[in-house]
Amino acid sequence: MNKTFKALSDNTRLKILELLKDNDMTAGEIAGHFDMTKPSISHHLNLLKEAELIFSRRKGQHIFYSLNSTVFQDLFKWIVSFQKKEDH
Amino acid sequence: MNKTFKALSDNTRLKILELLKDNDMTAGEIAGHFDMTKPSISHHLNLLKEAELIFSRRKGQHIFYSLNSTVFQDLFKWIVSFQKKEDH
DNA sequence: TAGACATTTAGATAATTATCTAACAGTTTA
DNA sequence: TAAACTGTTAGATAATTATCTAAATGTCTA
Repeated sequence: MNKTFKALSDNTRLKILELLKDNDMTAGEIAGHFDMTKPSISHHLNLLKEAELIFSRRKGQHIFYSLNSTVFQDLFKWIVSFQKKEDH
Repeated sequence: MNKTFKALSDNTRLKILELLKDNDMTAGEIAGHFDMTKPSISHHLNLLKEAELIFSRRKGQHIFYSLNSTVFQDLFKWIVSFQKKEDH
């Protein structure tokens, strides 16, 4: 869980996730949305990938990135466990 | 949202939240669960408080900390927005 | 009101992380 | 197969963050 939150604890990475919500995108397209060098974006993509929040597939010269919903479900469960419990 | 994730991106702070899930606790009781000085724990409590994940109330010499469920609900909404959408 | 106790604040240091430039690696096409 | 394009890896630097010790603040009780 900690690795997930670490990956989410950066504005650039949150914005990348928002972008991928709409469409899968190539590394270059993603980088185009930021005022930052490609290597920096590549680093952020790698962290998101290690946290299993996204995955990548190569298509020719391009590498496409997509959301990986699996970990979002774990995150979901984690949060539910903090919801107020009713008295019984 | 970023502030929330930053607050959650540390193992000590995650463990503090887990502790508070069961019972409200004083700063000292919380510190007793960690191999770390009280000022360090105090710092973590402050970050959690600024992120509105917990709140505190003084009772005599003691300060009790509790979970603040409000932000957990925002977090919940954020995650739901990443759930896979069905085709339509 | 002095002393003891619980906790926080301040300031310094060490560890981690984000970012950059330069160089490398895979893929396509002329 | 060389050149062009897309993207990553490596290594350095700067910024952020976690942690510590020392000192301060707030509250209770003798």
